[in-house]
Amino acid sequence: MSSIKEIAADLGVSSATVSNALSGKGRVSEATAERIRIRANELGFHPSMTARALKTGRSGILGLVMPDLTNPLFPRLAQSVETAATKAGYGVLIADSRGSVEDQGAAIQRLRQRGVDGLVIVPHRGTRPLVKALPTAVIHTPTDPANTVSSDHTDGGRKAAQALIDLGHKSFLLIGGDNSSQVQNDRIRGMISAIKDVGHYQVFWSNVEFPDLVKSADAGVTAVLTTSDLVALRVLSDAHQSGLDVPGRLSVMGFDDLPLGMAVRPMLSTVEQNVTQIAEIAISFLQAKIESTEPEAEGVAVKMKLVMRGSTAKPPPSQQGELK
Amino acid sequence: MSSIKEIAADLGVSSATVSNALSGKGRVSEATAERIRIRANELGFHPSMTARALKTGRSGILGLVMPDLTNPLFPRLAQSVETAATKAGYGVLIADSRGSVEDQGAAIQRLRQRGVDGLVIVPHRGTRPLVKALPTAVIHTPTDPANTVSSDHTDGGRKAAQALIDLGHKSFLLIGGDNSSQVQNDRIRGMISAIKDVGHYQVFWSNVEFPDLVKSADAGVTAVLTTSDLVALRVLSDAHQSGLDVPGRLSVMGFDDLPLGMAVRPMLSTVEQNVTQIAEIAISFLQAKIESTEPEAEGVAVKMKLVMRGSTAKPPPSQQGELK
DNA sequence: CGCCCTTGATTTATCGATTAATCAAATCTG
DNA sequence: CAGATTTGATTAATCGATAAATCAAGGGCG
Repeated sequence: MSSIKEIAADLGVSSATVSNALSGKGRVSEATAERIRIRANELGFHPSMTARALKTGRSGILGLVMPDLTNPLFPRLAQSVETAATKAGYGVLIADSRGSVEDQGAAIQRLRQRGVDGLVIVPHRGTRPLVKALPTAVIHTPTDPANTVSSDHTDGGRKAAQALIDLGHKSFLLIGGDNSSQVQNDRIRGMISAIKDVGHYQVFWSNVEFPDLVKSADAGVTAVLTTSDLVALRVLSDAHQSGLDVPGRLSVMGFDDLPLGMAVRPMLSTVEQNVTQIAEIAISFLQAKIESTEPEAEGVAVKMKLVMRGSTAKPPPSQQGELK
Repeated sequence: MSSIKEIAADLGVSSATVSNALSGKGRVSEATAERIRIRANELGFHPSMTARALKTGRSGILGLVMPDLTNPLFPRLAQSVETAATKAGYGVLIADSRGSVEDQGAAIQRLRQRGVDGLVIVPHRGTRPLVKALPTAVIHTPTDPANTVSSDHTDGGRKAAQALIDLGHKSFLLIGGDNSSQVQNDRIRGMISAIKDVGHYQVFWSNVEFPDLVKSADAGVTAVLTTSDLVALRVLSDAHQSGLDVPGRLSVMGFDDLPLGMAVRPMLSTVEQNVTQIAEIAISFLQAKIESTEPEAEGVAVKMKLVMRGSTAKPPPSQQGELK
């Protein structure tokens, strides 16, 4: 690896001049600056991040902490965060907290010891990781006071429900994946807010009890709203096995737009998160925090987008307008 | 942050002694070593990785390069790599190559500039990224000469096929997801090797043409083998829509054991990769390369494991033994 | 013409840890 | 007991870049 010294020696100038020329700081004549730039190029010179980090106290690295890297959203978030970070000149170090709360603390600790300049955290269910003296962007849900930026899950739930209401549905089954998840609770809350005045609904949590679709359908339910594509897939399967046509007899709505939604038939209608935008906001927030101390607006809620595909349709004529 | 100097000053010794005491190198009396350790603990001291990196030339960081972070296997691989790396004392920096070959080079370049000590690469389809002067572990497939460690995809394909042969199936439909993928080609090859002497098969690639299941079933096919759970899900859906019972009329086998396999009904039989083991081998390989120059055995093939669930069963009696 | 200011570049200290070289005191040896 | 060795610790250099302080030379001005 070539160093700043090497260039300096080659050109008979001091290393400080090289540093100045390359960084644009200090005073260097355009002529020598150009000579230095050319030589640096020839040598394929790249400054040692390590040396710079030691001197400036900035590593140029951000940490990404997720409760569980196998979270279905992780791939997209990691990709978006990495892309946004790269654009901003940062690298991304990952840390898995293996699902446990203690490990979340350990993961943060590890990243901190590696000298990251900031943290992007998707908090572990029900925890509020406090990280002192380190810029941190929390991606969770607007109802979490610690939230920095996230999708507006409540609004997403409302949109999903409204879309089906607009199609003419009046009786709904809402199925959450995990009742301990604040995100999923917000989604359900959003759905309810849209339905409560115009229709009937019942809530199930699949980690507690999975509903009997036939019974529900017999009771008049024409649409199933879920908090995850994975749950929606299960609903689709159960419906098929029970002989309930989707979307003919039952409309099914997913959440998160996972790849499986395009593989299943009918393709899943779902609600998509703008992960790219969330990542960009998180990174620029961190960047502001790192580079100045100027306060930043907190609690950005990014709108979610409805993706209508084949699993939702108008309710069957026989059921239209029928309640309970 | 407390430094080695601070401890030294506190205890009236030199910083070199502190360094020696903490690292166990050099000569330090047990008495002072203990005093130093205690004080270090009190101060919550952690050596600056950056300073150490600058002096030793080792960053303690590995880079993880994947062609596309949205690859369904990425979450598990990232998690396993992170876990194994952490155990070995390394951090993991991620780099997405956004699906393009040029970006793969750029991603590697970025990591190198950040001073990573080694690279774990899942190569972009059809490329052989050459990384000079940097320990690199390639995770691909045993038929790739550049492969360091990976699942034995051919053997996995063979196992999947054999399981169905053992159940009594004789006529197969093999569906790959992408014919440009060497991994998927190996899986198909493995399936064929098991089938060719005892049964009949036909190959389709879903990026080219998705087969008509009814036509196949009419022609005697009783089992569908795929190279991915995503493709298997599509098959399951098509079968349902065509009124072909799974597994009664048609057995369906997936690959990779994605989360969706447990959500769909019937649950997907599939072939599981031992990602944990692959990651551990990759990391220990890198560690050996980094810490010594001693050559290491290359091309480890990790066996895959069959996971039989509800989507596979004996062929229907009417079809047993029937060919074509 | 002498003084001040600007310009272009150099010196030097520093970030925090590691490590080779060195040194003083204690211990061993024949 | 003198000389050699061991032990425990210190000095000092270094990794590569940055940045404050310094300095020499040239230009402008009254």
